[in-house]
Amino acid sequence: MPVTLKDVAAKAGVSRSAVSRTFTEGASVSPLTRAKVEKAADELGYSPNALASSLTTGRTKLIGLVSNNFTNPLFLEVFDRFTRGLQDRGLRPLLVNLPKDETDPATSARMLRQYSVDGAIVASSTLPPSFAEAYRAAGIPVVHSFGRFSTAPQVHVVGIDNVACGRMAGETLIARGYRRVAFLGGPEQATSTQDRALGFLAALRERPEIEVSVSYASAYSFDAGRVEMTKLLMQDPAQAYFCGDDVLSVGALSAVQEAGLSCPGDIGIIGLNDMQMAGWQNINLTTIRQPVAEIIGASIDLVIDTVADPKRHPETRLFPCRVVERGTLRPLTDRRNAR
Amino acid sequence: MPVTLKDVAAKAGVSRSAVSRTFTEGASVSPLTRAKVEKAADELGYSPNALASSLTTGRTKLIGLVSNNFTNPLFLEVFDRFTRGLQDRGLRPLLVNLPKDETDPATSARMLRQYSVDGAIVASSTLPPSFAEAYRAAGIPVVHSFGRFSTAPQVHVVGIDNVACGRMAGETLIARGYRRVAFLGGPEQATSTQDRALGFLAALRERPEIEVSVSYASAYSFDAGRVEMTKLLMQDPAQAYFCGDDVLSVGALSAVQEAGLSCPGDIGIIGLNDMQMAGWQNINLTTIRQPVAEIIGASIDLVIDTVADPKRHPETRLFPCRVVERGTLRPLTDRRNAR
DNA sequence: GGATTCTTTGCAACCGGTTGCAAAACGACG
DNA sequence: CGTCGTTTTGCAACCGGTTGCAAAGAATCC
Repeated sequence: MPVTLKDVAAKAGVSRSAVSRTFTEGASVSPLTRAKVEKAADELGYSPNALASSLTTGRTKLIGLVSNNFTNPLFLEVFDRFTRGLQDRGLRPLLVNLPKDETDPATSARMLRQYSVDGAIVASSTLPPSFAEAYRAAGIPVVHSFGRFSTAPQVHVVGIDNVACGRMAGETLIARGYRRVAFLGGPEQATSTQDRALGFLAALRERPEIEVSVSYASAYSFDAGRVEMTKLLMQDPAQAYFCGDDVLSVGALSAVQEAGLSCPGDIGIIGLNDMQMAGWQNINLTTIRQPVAEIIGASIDLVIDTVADPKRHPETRLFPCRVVERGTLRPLTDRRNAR
Repeated sequence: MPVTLKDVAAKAGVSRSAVSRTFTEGASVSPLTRAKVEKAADELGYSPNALASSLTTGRTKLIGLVSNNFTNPLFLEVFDRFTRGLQDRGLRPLLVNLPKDETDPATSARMLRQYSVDGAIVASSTLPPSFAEAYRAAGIPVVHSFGRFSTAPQVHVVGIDNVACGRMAGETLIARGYRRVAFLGGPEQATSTQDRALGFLAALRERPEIEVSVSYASAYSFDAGRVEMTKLLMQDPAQAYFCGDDVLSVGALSAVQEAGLSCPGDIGIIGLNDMQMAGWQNINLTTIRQPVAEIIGASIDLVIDTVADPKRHPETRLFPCRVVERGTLRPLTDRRNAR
């Protein structure tokens, strides 16, 4: 049923090599042979088997796209851009959905090797650097997107500076005159949470008169944010919260509204990510925007370069974030509560 | 660098066939040879090249997952479940992100053939049946998930009965005593929109005293819903709207709130899908739930069966939907406006 | 027209596996 | 111990391509 090189060669009356060469860029074929081959191929509906050719060329044009963030709305955009970006460059994404509890890279690395992916992209803000490093050790060119910055990187990392983002959030709250602020983080063991907390606290350390507290939600999810904020509201809530990410923020926002309080009137909230829904006017979340498109573009470029030169020195590319002003933080000009 | 069958054979002191057989289910190998091979393989860190073996076995365990709905929040859940489900059954999803304007199946079909996928799943509520049919004609076992029901199916379809859903929406609005209702559809050419409109109007036809109108948003998106509803509000809005899907609904909801109106007080809204965000308490959208998990489970089962028996007669599996009662429709017991 | 160079072509080996087949090894039995 | 049936094993061909090499053919030059 499937038509092969041999069939085309027979029909065109040429050797198999001739057919192969017609379909490989820059090979030497005379216009005449090429025409004969193309005609035969057309009539037979032939297209070369990419997998078979990968055997000899050593390239499958398959890129493993590995993530454990399949429930975070931001990742809808992430997957859209990754798949589109890879396709545009002639590559195919082989998706790996990592179970939340699977922190051992061995199984997925073996799988990627079995399918001879040319390279892999680990798209996760929660996996530790060691994960991608294991891929590299297994001989897979890899880029960790949305990963953690490291001063001695073993692996390519593309993302944002979470510490700087935390600091930015802190400064934003300070600038708006909040006197009692808090960090509502994601899971404590997530690297992104740790870094964001670090930066946030660092910013606040410069203003000792401002009261600051920290708590953690059990996951980067709406429910976790809502539960945690509900708990906080029953105690002695801060005036403004920097939430670990946008879904968490919306959960917290919902809890505030359910408690009959208003946002930003009673409590301010700033998130991080700028997922699609943050811009919905009936959510209208003030947040810090991650430049997703740039991160993904750079990740793809980097993985391609690394496939070409596997010994390439590990590189870290961090993109700047910026505050997206919406409606869950008291405006900057409002100085009523400023000291 | 990569370790092959031959290396293991050499190290274990056996033939290449022996190694191959050790790694193929149900082949005849003595316990002794198996032990020797496994030891050697372990020490070398060998794992068989799935692509090379696919050449002779004719199976890649690759399943093409094709979609053009990468921006619909429901599909975050869809991709999560598909990838997980395929992986659990030992299959690998090869993702194809179809540009919105690419309605010609030829390019993607060729691509899937080049990678010798065992089968494909077209996950889209907007593509016409002809799309998946073209895959089948190209010799690719295919299932159309979230596709359109047809009385003479050329291809496997798994999804919901959109006409029935439209009717269900109509009946729900009638039961709550709305006297002027409307359908706010997605793009008019999307099969799902057409069917939902059909069912909705059919339900209303039985109640000629109820006024009904129809309009279409330019896309299944928040903005499109918001824009369209804003327009409607400036004219002479209905009492309740059945929106083409949930994102559209939230857009419409937002427009209602921005106009200073309340929902369900002034205007009722019912959506379709029950995406994650519909359940967020600060959205709290009444909607019709699509049983996504069942649809995806059935799709995977069906594609596997079809790979095993390509001549299998095309089958349609539709799953029932149900109304999820939340806060954007006047409650059932409220009969103030009933006739 | 012949020598020289460049291009095009087919042969055959190879990529990393699988598998039909026949020979070898094994075990059971009389 | 010889015979027979059953595993187990290796050989070699094959899956669908690519590619180095040498021979054939075309083009160029004198």
